[in-house]
Amino acid sequence: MKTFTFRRKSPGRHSDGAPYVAVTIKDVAREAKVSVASVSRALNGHGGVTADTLERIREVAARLRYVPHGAARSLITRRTHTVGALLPDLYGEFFSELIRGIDLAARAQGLHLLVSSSHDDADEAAAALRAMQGRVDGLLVMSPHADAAFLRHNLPPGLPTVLMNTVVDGDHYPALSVDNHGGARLLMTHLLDAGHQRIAFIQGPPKNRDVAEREATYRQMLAERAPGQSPIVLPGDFNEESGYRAGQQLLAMQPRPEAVFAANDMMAIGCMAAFRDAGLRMPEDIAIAGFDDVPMARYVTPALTTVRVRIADLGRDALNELAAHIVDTERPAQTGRRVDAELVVRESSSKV
Amino acid sequence: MKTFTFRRKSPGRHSDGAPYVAVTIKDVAREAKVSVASVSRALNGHGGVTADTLERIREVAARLRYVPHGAARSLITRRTHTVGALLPDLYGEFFSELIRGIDLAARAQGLHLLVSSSHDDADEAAAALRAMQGRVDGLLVMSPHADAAFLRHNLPPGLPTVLMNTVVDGDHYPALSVDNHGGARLLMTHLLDAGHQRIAFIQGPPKNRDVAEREATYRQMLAERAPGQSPIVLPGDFNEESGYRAGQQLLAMQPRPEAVFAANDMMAIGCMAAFRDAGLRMPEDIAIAGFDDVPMARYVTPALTTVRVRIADLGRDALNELAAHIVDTERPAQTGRRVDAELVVRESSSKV
DNA sequence: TGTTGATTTGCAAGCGCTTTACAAGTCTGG
DNA sequence: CCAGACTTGTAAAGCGCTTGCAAATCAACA
Repeated sequence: MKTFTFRRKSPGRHSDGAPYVAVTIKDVAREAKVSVASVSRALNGHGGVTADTLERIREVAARLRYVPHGAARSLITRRTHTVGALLPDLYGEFFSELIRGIDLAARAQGLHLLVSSSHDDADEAAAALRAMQGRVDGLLVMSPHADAAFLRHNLPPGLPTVLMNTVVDGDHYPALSVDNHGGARLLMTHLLDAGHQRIAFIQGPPKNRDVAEREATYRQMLAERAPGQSPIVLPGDFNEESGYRAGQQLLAMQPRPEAVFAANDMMAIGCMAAFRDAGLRMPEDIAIAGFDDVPMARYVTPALTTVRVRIADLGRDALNELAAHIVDTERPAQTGRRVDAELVVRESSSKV
Repeated sequence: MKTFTFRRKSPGRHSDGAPYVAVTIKDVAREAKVSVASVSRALNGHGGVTADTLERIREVAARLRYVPHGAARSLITRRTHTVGALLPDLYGEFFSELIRGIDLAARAQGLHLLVSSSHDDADEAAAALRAMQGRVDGLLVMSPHADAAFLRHNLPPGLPTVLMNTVVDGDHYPALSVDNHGGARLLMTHLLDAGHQRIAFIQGPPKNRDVAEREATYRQMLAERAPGQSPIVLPGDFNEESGYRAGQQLLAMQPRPEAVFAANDMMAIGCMAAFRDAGLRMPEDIAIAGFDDVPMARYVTPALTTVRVRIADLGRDALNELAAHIVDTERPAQTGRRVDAELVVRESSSKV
């Protein structure tokens, strides 16, 4: 039988003796004059090697700059030490903070991070999910396409998965979400306590769960604390233009609302522009508040009251939960965990 | 000889017949009554299989939801179809836009993206780099720690690498950077054309290459077009507080500068706050401009003149360059490529 | 129908690694 | 001094996949 040596380059060497091509465990074994098994045992700390041998192997490995071949290793250990993150097509601060939280936690856990974002439709997301098969030990999923059916069809069974801001009925995946109810409650309490009754709400994209939760709490709080007041709800899409349009509509209302709760900061900022253009003073003529606490919120004039969500914490907690599921496959799925939201009062709503 | 079956779970099945555990190429082969070789050839489109067999294999693979095991595949093909991105500890829009550009281009090229950011020091970055060995086909590096020595010591030789905003003397890696010179030239031309002569510059962090390039162009343009005017340069660190402090210093100067060029938008915004606090009108009393065009720039009052850098383009171009190097290892390294910067004139500098 | 040439298919090696089984050596106690 | 109990090292299997080569199948021509 002819030896099968396709594609192996000739092993040149650097001036310091380190080879150009990847060194394998065999090279280390040969150089240290032991078997490959001993090298494996020594480097993985399984014991069964003399302190002396261990030292020699370590030395050789370091000199040769040996790094175990990840693919070969995960082929046999069935561990990739990598987690995948399926994220929506996200812009701005939210995205970077999320990745940041995930990445930091991943490094702490000794895990790599394979990201895939920007999926236009469910098919693309499904393809991305499939492509991750066998490359990851677990999955972090945040996706508007991720409903129960989608997950059941595309998630490899048995692959630990944690959902972020993606609540799925029926199936029980562990999930972490922003505490929209709590945040909205804080904000509404603040506005109501300030004496406002006619409070309007600007929605985000339809079918967005975060928006739905914020709106639900808005309606509920209004019903509780301003019983005579019927809800004033305007459409929006999370962009500042839609906030501007909503602002114009609000200006035309008789009587004009006393306060506005926009489902996110960008729309609040757009709305503020509409009010400013109309010559209204905030908060004297009308109070306004958003949700997210984007960095910009504190720089607009007047600075925007909002609800701060610690996105990095969401990512971090989700990754840690995932890591726990990878270690303990039997770990029960906690589906209702929430990441705290906190009220940040600034000039746009405070009468002081 | 005893069969070696450690760790193989019993193959349960879903209600629809899809198995719980990962299905392998062998399972497909058995089910389609062909050899594994034929399955491989069929699924990889190497030809050499009848249309009939191909169809049957495809059908079985789909039914079994077969996905090739990535690790096994890259073990033999020596391709991971993954690129690594080594990024600095980045906040905000810059980071998300960069990832966005990289991610979109990567998907278009059929590549996965392994990210590692948030490195506090060079050792951490080096560890991250080492950990990526054998997991990636190429590397995208943007790191303040990445100087020539760092790269030579930590980069696996022969691994295609593209630097972003990281210029390394001596060694010749392909590199892409923001066109700081061009952007600063546009901005300075705009300010000088408006008749300003006493133009101040607010620096960013020391040793930051982008800042150094912007400052160099500032000095050069000033020398060319306002020969009598000596440069007015103030320290800064990219945060708005340092911009505020710089603004206070500028206010104390006699004569007061007519215009300010801040090395980034956040400092410009801080500086504007100082001017506003002092009752100065912009641009009537003093003109101000930044660099980056963060989203906030258009929302501050007055809206900020700045230089827009298409960060997503930087990421996209870098990834495409990397992909080209992966395909053609001999491709010559282009070290000087720049991503266009464009001037965005808003109220903070336009006298209209 | 026999033979040739062109396809199609199967066999088996081996990518680099971990781990089990086993052999060889080292040390105790009777 | 040797049987039995450890210790340390070696050999080899096999993870799932691709691919060179050989065998088998087929079509076609003489």
